[in-house]
Amino acid sequence: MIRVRFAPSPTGYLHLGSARTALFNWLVARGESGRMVLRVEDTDRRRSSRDMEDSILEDLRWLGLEWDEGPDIGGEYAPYRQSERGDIYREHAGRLLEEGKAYPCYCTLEELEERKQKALAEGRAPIYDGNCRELTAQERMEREAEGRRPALRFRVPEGDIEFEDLLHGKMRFSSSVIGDFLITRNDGSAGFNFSVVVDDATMKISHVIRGEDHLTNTARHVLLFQALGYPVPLYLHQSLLMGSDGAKMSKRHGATAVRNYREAGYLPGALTNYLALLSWSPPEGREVLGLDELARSFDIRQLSASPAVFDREKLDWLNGRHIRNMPLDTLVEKAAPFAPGWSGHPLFPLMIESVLDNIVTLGELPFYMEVYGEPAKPGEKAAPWLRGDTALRVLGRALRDLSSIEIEDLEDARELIASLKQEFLEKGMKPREVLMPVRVALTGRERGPALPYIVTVLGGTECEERLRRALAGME
RNA sequence: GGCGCAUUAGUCUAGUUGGCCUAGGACGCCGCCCUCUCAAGGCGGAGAUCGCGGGUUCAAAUCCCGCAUGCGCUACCA
Repeated sequence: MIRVRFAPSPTGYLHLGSARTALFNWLVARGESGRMVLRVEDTDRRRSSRDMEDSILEDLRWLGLEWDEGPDIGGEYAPYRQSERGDIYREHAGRLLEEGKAYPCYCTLEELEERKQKALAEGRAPIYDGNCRELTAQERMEREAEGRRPALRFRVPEGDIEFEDLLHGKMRFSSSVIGDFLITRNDGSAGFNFSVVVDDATMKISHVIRGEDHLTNTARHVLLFQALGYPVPLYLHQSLLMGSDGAKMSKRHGATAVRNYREAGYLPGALTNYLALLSWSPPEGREVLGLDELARSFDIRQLSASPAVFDREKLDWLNGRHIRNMPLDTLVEKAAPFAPGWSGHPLFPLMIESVLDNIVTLGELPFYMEVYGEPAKPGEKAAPWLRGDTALRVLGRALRDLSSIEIEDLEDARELIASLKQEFLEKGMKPREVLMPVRVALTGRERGPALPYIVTVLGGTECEERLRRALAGME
């Protein structure tokens, strides 16, 4: 049984890079009928908050990445919040301490920092120097008497650490480059490296899929699994998400949170589609894929190991494709919150349909909806269409046509426009010469949705009114 | 400094066992078509001496060695 996990820290909004990790885990669980565990890594009490946890869960759900076990729904291996697993960590730490695989360290932060700087200055590796490694019981008591509270360090055994990475192959690290790392802080709480291993072990995680920034940490983790007597899971370290400058994507690259894209009107399916396309390419070459299609053809072993640069323009293209692939009524539903002033309009669905090919994100909706509001005062480019004999005749004719028929739906409007065009075309006029004056007279702009949409949404009466006004302005 | 990972066009990638690669696809860019406009869509084009230097081989993007560059880790952050 494949068990994967996504383990975010609730210290900020869900990051795009984390979302990609969550996606890969989800895809593996989905594709192999495995289970996905959501674990909240909130051991850093100062930086973690329940609000952030909520927002991360919400964004994950929005993306469509559901989990089978987690802090909100529980599960066989609960609790799923590290802050609630203190007893489990203490028990495991106690075991290592008893077996001599860990030892108390009384060094203060300042002492540690000082010796680290010294090591650096002397060209030595800035790893823990083993100061408290061989303290006698007597020495320990002395330090306790000074009021020092010990942290716990793992006694790193000599030799090489080997493990298999599903993407990078065989990995080997010499333990000499790893200092005795901390497993428990001096306040008794578990450190990252320790809590991760204890959780992955006790939650029976089979595949650890995470970012490459953890690759060197994994050596520590393997050591811990072995010391604790647990089977080592399979690992896959995916490449990092980069900003356009090639550095790991971070705040200074602008919008990096899933939330930013959600609020800008990107579709969750487009975002997951794009994230999957970074470091993976579909076998059939079809790139526009929904989440379920992704799950079907995705193969974690085909991931690319090189870092991927986030490209907003391709995301935009995909978002447009997803918008246009979506059934209109679904799109209308999703669009409503982005165009609050318009969504109540009885012809709102028609309005959406009319700008379907223009919008890249739902957030652009208000901008494109403007044509349906008050007519603009024709600008420099638009105004000339309202001058001259041709325009006068076209608009006059359009007004007459309009008053003689009732515009009830898009079809009526199409016929109206078609016959108007037909009539003047026969007199040797160019299509734009006949329709641009109408467009400008109705909206004041030279750009916008196809004329029949404008006529339908505005309605016959309003159109007549606007044509009259334009005509009046020409005399 | 040490250790690790990566390296195909501006970007994402295909290329798994060396010859079907005169390096394929996608975004972006340019052009044409369609079209009342903007788009969308269709068609076409430019863009990569496969990071560099050696080797192995009849033959290398693909194998070997070295170098360079980028990124990551080296916290009582995760």
